[in-house]
Amino acid sequence: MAETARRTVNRYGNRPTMKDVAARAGVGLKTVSRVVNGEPGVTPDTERRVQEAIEALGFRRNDSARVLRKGRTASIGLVLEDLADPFYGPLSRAVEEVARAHGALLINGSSAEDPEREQELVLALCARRVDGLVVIPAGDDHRYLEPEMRAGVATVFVDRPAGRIDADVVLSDSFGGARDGVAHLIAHGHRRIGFIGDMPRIHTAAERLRGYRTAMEEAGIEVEDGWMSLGVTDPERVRRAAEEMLSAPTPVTAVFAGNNRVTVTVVRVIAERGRPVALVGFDDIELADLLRPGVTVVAQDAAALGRTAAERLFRQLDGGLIVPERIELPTRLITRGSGEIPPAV
Amino acid sequence: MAETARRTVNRYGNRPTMKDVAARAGVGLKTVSRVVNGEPGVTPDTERRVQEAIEALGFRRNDSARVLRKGRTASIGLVLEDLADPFYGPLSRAVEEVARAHGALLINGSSAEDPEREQELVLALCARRVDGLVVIPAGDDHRYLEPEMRAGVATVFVDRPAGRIDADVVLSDSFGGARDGVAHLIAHGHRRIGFIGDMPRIHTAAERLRGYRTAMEEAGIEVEDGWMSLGVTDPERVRRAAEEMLSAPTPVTAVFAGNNRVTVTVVRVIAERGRPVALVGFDDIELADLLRPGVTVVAQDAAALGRTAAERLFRQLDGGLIVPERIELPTRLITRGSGEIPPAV
DNA sequence: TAGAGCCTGGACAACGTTGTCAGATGCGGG
DNA sequence: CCCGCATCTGACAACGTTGTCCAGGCTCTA
Repeated sequence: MAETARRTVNRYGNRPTMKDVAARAGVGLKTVSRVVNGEPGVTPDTERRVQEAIEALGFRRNDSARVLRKGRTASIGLVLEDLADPFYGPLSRAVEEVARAHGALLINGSSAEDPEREQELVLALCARRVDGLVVIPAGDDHRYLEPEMRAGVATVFVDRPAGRIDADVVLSDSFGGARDGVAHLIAHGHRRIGFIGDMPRIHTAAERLRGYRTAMEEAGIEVEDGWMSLGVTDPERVRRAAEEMLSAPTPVTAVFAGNNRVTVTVVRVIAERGRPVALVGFDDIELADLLRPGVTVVAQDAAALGRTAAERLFRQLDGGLIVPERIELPTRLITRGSGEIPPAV
Repeated sequence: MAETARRTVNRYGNRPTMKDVAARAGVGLKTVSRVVNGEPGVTPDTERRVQEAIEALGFRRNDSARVLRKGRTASIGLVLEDLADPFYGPLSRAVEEVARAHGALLINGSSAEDPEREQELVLALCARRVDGLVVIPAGDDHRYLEPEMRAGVATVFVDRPAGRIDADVVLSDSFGGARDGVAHLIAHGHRRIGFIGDMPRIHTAAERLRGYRTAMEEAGIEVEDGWMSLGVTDPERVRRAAEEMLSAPTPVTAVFAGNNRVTVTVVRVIAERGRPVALVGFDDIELADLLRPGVTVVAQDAAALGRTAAERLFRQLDGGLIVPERIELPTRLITRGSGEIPPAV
């Protein structure tokens, strides 16, 4: 009796297995497998008996075992910086939709912009044998991924390119977008334009800085050191940087903000100071149109980034595509007012 | 020769297994396992040989097989409505952090507010044998989860309670928050107050409506039909609803918005009309403090919801907790201006 | 030096599924 | 009545790992 009880208890609580279903239905193990997977070659009567047994026992196939046998997990991993950042929510959702369309589940992880944590996450995902990876890299050396990619893990980088390996990557045109944004300010008469951005070791930050420099250079403006603030990322430091630029003896008359978080803080600072200062931000932000003035931004399409990357990933998995490619999506300048303010006299 | 080659190729590309490592290091299979898992009982010299073989072959343990053997997957599932919604980003991130602290990975899925899709997702996660589930329910009948929970899948519902089953749930105090918000408007002299919210079949929407009704009743105000708009969710319909309320012969002088998306649209409508209308919204929104007037909101702490739920989940997994509990987190009224506008004469 | 006890290493089964293959069954025709 | 064929079914191995258990070699003590 205790014997019987023990036999039905396994490590997953006491989930029935195909064996249990087979026993109850009075059929062989493989027949249950056939029914569960809708394979042909089962008489309606047998199928009914099996279905009843499944129902009665509450059987649910163990995909872990299935995965082990089949070799494909039907899951992909997404490693991004911070799921709480409004930029990554839509990106993640877009990846998920594509995965869903391919019958795959999405495992999500945040690297918190820490290269070590990125690697740890990626390798954990590889150990799970995800079929593919979409990575928004935090680090700049991804050689640790080479064995995995050789072993068949499809990999696409998004938002920033991979470091020191050759891999697919989907990017926004950070350089072009920043250049356009800064040129927009210049076209409205500004010459002393500040730039506040993230650490230049982050590819997008470096590219946007390059766009800023290029636009300035093209206009024949020499950039002064005090106009640029790099590597500031937390609101408090962004605030200080903005205030310094705006309070200098010859203050900047316009600011280009390198990403959504910077933009938000700069908007705050400007609002507090009362004096109008022109502003163009990289990344669109919600409600930007309702502020007075509306915030002019260089918008990138996060969902499109995610979708494009995921589609590319599944194309890798479906067979083709040996040559890694770099796909660049355009940005869009959205004028709403803040970028069209003329320089203070 | 072909024989040898074939032997090293398995279904995962050609990943080495512990067997391969063992062969190369000239030790037994189990010894490799011991090294990989840091188990005691291996001489330093043997360990070194094994490590070298692992390095040379690029071996990475197959967690699928491990999971099958051990019964725990060290992964939990999170089913929410839409990862792109700024409310769920921080929630998801909070769950992820807790999972990470417990060495677990997070599998994410969006139900798109579709009960069928929710069930499909949940069952897919159960088939993967996730150790636990955090669910923001879309449907109102979760009896399909009973066998899973009996089988030992830890389950916590968030934001809305489970339907027709007894399960842990972590909520914000929607009723109290809405009542406070509406009472705030009443305290500022309003009597004709509109309510725009989601479908009442969604628990939070129903509770917020109840809070609205209660506050009105407590103030002795009889609510007119035209003041309430339920089940509108897409921006276009919210817009129409708001405009109707504000253009009626005896228009409402204040609006209570039932969630973040409604609030945003109502802010737009009010801004376009020029006439000041009082507004209190449920859920905080970014930049709400920078609008003129600032948007007064009833804020809930999405991260706290996620964290609390995840911690509860792992406490379930760690053994204790048989009695399902309902945990309600308080909301916070943040006054910023829009809720303090007096009624138009 | 023999025996006890400890430490290291390896053979083997098991986890729950799927693929292979061969056996059983039923049916029609010669 | 038996043979051949098609259809359905089940036994068995394999996926890559971990848990159990035992063998062999070593040290230490009497």
